[in-house]
Amino acid sequence: MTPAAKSTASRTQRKTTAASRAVGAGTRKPGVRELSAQATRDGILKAATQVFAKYGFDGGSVEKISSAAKSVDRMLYYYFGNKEGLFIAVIEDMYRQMNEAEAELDLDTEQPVQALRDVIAFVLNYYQRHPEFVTLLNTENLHQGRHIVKLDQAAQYSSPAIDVIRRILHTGVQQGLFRPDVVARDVYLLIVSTGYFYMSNRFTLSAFMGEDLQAPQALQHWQNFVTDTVLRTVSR
Amino acid sequence: MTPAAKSTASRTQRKTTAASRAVGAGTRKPGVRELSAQATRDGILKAATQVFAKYGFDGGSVEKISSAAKSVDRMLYYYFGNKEGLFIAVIEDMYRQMNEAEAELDLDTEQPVQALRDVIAFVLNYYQRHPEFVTLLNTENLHQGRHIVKLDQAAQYSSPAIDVIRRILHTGVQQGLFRPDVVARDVYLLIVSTGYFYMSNRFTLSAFMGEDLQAPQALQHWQNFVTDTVLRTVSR
Amino acid sequence: MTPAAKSTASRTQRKTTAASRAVGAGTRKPGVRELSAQATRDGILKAATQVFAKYGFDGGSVEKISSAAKSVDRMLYYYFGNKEGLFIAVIEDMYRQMNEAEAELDLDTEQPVQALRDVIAFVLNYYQRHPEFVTLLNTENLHQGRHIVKLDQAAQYSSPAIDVIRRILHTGVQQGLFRPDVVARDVYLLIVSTGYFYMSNRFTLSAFMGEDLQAPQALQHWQNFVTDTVLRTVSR
Amino acid sequence: MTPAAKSTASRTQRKTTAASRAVGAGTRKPGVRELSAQATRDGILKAATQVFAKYGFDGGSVEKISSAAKSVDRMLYYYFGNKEGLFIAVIEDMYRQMNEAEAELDLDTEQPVQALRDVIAFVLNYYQRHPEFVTLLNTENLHQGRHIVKLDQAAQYSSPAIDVIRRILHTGVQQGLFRPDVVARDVYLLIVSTGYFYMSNRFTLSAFMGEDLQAPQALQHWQNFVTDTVLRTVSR
DNA sequence: CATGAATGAGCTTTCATTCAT
DNA sequence: CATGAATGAAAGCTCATTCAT
Repeated sequence: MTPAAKSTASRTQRKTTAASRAVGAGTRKPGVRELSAQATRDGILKAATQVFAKYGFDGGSVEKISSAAKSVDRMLYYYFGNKEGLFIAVIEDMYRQMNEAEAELDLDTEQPVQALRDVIAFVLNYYQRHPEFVTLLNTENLHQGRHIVKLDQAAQYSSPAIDVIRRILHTGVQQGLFRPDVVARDVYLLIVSTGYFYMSNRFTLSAFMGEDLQAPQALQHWQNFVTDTVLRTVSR
Repeated sequence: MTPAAKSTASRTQRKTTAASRAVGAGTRKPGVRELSAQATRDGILKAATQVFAKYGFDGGSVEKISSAAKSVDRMLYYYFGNKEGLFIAVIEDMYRQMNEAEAELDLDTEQPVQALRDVIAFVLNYYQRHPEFVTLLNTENLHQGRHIVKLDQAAQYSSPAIDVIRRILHTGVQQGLFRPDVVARDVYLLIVSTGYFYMSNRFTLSAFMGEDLQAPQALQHWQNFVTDTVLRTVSR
Repeated sequence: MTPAAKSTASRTQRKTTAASRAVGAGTRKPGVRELSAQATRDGILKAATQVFAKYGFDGGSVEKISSAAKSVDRMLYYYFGNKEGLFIAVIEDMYRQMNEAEAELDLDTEQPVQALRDVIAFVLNYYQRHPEFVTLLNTENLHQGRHIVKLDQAAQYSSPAIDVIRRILHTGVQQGLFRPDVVARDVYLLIVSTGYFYMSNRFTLSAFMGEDLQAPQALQHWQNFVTDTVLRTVSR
Repeated sequence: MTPAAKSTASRTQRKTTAASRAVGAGTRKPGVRELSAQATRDGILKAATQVFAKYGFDGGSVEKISSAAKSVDRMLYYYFGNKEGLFIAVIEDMYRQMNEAEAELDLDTEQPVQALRDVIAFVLNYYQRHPEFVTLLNTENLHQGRHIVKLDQAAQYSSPAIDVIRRILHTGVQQGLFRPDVVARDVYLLIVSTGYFYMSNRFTLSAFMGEDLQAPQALQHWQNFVTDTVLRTVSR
């Protein structure tokens, strides 16, 4: 018997989430065995994140992952049921991490212009610092979001940034700075688009533009342009 | 001798492009066998485009392609050398097709505002109608642009749209409509970002936003917003 | 120390039988833990019987058995040493059950014809009601009786039916009803053959005969024919 | 592309039978390549028959088969699609062989008693000389006839023996030797039961009876008893 | 020009079993 | 007494590719 629900079952009806499994047995003090077990699981998850990000789902072989985790293939199945279950855990973990990072954003919504600048800087920088986020999402979209829908509480991973932007826009309108007819979701998508695409397509763009779009000044230039554009589109 | 050079070298330094090979023996009148051979080659290329777009490079097996083309594995090697050569041919063909489509864009640069609207509409619609373009580019970027650099005249596939936008902006500035300090490349990237991301990430976005972003009115709303944003950012 | 001897030797020369182990510590009153332990063991044995009967020895995986028993793999090794030890216990249990059933047969050997009818009915019905008996025996014969010879007192499981038939035939001869030159063992094999084969090969027979041999009237017809045949062969 | 229809397709809709594939391209003279290919296929089929008969379907691994055939795993899939397809081909071949053997039976139906003796001798001897037939059928019945129903023309493999027996009984009735109310199918099942069971269960029977049932005189004794029994049950 | 046959390495997954507390 | 963690080997199968005519 394994921590992962039986593989067939795990695909159809997942009773325990990867997250809940990781948490352990509540308040009870964990023994050394459980701690090392947790380390094993975490190591596989971390290795899988890197391997899937680098090679995609199909290209990221189980062997690549287990050896990167300094473990063996068998343990992957012990903890995650199968390759797909591992990928789902990776996606879930990826969203959790980004949500945590967003939660740490300390914004002063009373200063809507500056707050918007901060949000843009955060999003663009997050993608730059987390290229694996971009490739994992591309992989998931290649598979038509097949794994995301299996997340237990998919909705909980919906970006809170959109709510933040909504509040910023609201304050800006009240202060007479912003137009009242701008939808927060559009602004969110605009910001995310520019940050995501710039990172996602950096290789093909570089090949055709003959510039290094990842050079610090190029990145700064792009961020300035995006900030300017966003502010123009929300301002009166 | 086969159409595809057989040496190992053919994989690293490709002397003849897939395109040039496809053209055949110049002015000589082709016989019926060559015509059917051309049809076989085209069928494989078309099938490969669909299969690679749907499954990525690793997920798109040779067998999937040859059976989709109603051909056999062996023919793929006969015409394209190996799987990578076929993928390169697909990428090349994909760029060629988009360039052809762009070339058909009939713009009146004397009307810069309308011309810009037309460019935006073209780009957004092109991605919507060619989802395979998006997934193939994502796949190529996952592989860090490894195949694109093997295209013989990569630069020739650089989007002409950027030049078009440059002319539009220039005219707009002369007419006193646009700001003089906007870089065409930034505007191009802005437009492409919004069109590409919206299509590329449609599955994960839908999962978390609970909306159908591909519904006609949603698409129109997005296009309006993007158009508005672009015009605001270039206008005085 | 575990109930199943842990040494490697336990697999080759088994000193204690599964049955003796199950009995426990003789007359001592068992505690609640031992009762539940007994329940666990019985549950595994029952599950194993079903799984081995359905999938054979090789097809019946440890995991299938433990999950069918709502237990875990480890318990199987705890109580039965290994998979082979469990299979041996299943075979032993199967024979014990059939012997118990035979023992309940209440025959009037003074009425040899009727007694023979009863024996035939019993055998044919037993196989019909215990298809697992048939598939387990087939599995054991596939393995060339490898496990049966490890039963401690294999001979004790020899069918008592053959002795019963011997007595019936003897009485019948004395009453002038039966031929004196019929061997009980032959009659026994004849009855068993017809009952066993009809059940064992029901799937392939049905596929080729286009009849449902398991329909009640078909079963009755077969029993009548067998009874008639046996009586004709033993009668003067 | 392979001779075996694509594996998925082969399981659902089998267009070409294993037999038809083996026949080759009709009247055209086969080249040396095709001859050796046929040899490869036949070798695998023969090895598979032995391995499946000895170890069952689950116990008969692909590696055991390919090495017994002095081939490699891959060729098994090339010719038979998958393990199940190979097993089906084995079953089909097994039936074909038995039907061929039955066809060679030269009976004089004008001598119904002797003809019946000959049929019994044939059936009992066939099982004795072909123990693989017995274990393969047991394996197929363990799997509930799952493979047999996939045979293209399953009905064609229905034993012709039953028709032979029908004719014999008919002649016997006309000659006033046999009872008119005996069903050929019952006689067929009776004969087959006794031959099959005696072979199939030889290991468990020997273990409990303490006799060698496979000794020549034991076999002859059994054949005599069966013959006597059958004749008694059909005679007036 | 075209194609059936063949191949070795790799894939994901499951196997029965033991370790360590 | 009981169990979660771990494991090496082997399973069935698919991979991209080359051979040989």
